[in-house]
Amino acid sequence: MSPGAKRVTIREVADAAGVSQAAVSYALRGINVSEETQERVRKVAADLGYEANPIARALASGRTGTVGILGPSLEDLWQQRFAAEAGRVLLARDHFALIVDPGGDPDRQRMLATQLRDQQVDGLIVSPVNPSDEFWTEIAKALPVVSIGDALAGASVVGEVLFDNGTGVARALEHLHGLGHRRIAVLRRPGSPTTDRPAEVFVGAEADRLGLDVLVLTAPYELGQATAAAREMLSTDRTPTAAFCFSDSIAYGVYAAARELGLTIPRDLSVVGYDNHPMSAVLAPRLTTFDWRSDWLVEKAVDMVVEAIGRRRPQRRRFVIEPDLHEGGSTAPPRSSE
Amino acid sequence: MSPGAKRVTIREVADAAGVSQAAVSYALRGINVSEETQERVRKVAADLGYEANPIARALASGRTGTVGILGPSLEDLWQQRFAAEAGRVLLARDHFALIVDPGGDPDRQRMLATQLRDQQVDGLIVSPVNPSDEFWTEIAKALPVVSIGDALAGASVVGEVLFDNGTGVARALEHLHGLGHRRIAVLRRPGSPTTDRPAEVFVGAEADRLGLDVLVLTAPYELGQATAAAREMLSTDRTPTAAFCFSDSIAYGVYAAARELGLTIPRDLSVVGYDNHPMSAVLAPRLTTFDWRSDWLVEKAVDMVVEAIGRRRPQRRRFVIEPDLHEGGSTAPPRSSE
DNA sequence: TCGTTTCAGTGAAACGGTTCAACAAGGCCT
DNA sequence: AGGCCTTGTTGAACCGTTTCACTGAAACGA
Repeated sequence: MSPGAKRVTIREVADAAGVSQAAVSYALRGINVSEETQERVRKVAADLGYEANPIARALASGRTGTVGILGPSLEDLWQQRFAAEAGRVLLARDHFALIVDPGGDPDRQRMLATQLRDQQVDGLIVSPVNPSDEFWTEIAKALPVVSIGDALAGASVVGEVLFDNGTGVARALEHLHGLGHRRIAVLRRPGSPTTDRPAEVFVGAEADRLGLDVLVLTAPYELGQATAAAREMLSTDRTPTAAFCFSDSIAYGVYAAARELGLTIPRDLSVVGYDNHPMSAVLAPRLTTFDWRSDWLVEKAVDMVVEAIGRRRPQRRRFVIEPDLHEGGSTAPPRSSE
Repeated sequence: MSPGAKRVTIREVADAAGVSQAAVSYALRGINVSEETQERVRKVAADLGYEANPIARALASGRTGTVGILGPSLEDLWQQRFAAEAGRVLLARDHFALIVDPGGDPDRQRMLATQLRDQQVDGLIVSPVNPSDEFWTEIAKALPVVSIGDALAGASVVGEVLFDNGTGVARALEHLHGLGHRRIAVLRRPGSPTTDRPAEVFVGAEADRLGLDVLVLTAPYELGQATAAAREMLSTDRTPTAAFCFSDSIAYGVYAAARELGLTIPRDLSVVGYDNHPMSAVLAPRLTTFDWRSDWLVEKAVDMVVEAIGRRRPQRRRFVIEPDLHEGGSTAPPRSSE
């Protein structure tokens, strides 16, 4: 702060109003003092242009009015949107959002979580890459944590918003199976062993049940790289007739790769996404994808964390969101069975 | 903070190491103390698991290690991306990003700027809706401000990254004119009178020069609403043959509206964007748009603000970015002249 | 040898709030 | 009338750092 006019402090207000600084502190928060004192102090404070210093307040009270937002990677469009939306809702609840980006690296995500805790954020909204880790339990000891996406198995978080991935996977594969697809690629995000659960377990079980030939691949977060991964998938000799993507962003990469290779969606390749990002309605054909009620979800997550802030024994809450298949035009029977 | 193990303070480290707390403070920052003391203190601090409290540090030093990011609206995909990228770069420079969203409201943007200043952010990166306002000069007095997009005419900001909108508009309209388009819609963002400069002045001048019939419209930030605006534009009796959008996000709305109305791009409608967002390469046809070197831009902006933090008399810098037309397949001669 | 610089390290004063313990003045009850 | 609770207000401790002013000792030059 180079120039910066000196700010008015609470002490100056107290002097000007002829009361103690404690009285000013109370008066401005409307507690412990009489109506008339409150009014007088408010007037003086306004005249002097007093604004409480949030830093000093944070040091004294232990509250910063800030909530951390921590996903796996902001390269993903859905996560970008989630973070932006969470910031908006938090603002409406008188909090600031501290949005940080591990860029897809699980270790970095942990490092950032620690740093946020040390930064004294009041709460944390996180989509953990490594959910069942006791690391998160440790973090949750220091501040209210709301987790999005996967269960924090052992962690004592204050709130959870879970996607019913089992049902999601089943619906997606059933849908494709019903259209006649037998050889299907499943594109998931890079992550740690625990994130693989939906991909490995659910997909495996479902594939067995339906008698599908499933190929599980990993697509990086960055769109260009995801496109490259999709390109590779489509360049083998026995290419799948359909791709199920664990994120709309991945599906966009598939669209780009398909176009490059001269494949038409859905004639040559069916695609299913997972987020219902607004862009999915812009693509031609519209992407068939799962809606998880993002707006509602964000609001729930923010409400849970804000409500828990300050409570010494907040009640735990958990929401499970059921997938809602939005059929676009990106799926059709495979060519061979036409 | 409900449970939260008590954190180790600098005093405890001082006692354990047998030095004063001042010595610890200096030692950990590697100044004013001997090598051996530094080492001893570091060891003790590590053993005790000491982590400096950022809040206390901020109060004492006046630095928070935080930079505010403030655009017009995070509904816009380019701005979402900008904010995410800025957060990433800041992290690499040991700073946190405080990303806030005015949701397209100019007044709200001002309010948030004030709030960020009061929150003691060390610096601010802003795309002002109302650039020439003296309000920003006032803000810039208190902390280093880097502005993106339009000149902050009278404001004494520490850094500027300017888009050469005059050239951008000229290129876009020349390109469309060259293809044979005469009736062109220009879609800009909602904003205040000052933001209208590129739209009104540049577009007006260029239209006169080229003899174009130009229709300037406003498209909201939210994709659905932008789509509605585009739909309306395409539903009049004398619809334009081309649309020049002041943001790729708007262009996406145009794509969606065109598809709904059964219009094919570029046969029935040519579209030009303005950001070269990654999604523009996914669309079919690829969007013809202007590249402004986002990554480089973000890095420059962050570097300028970080460098200015702490300097009492930082040197002012300014970059002007020239538009780089990326031709996709979204422009072609109008139907009538085929 | 003496006075003057350096160097390491210290104690205490900020920074600007919140909150606790104490107290005075009324009002109420018995 | 005396004791007790309630209400309004205050002084001071506290939050955990940074930083300023200062000291004692060692190093140095003349």
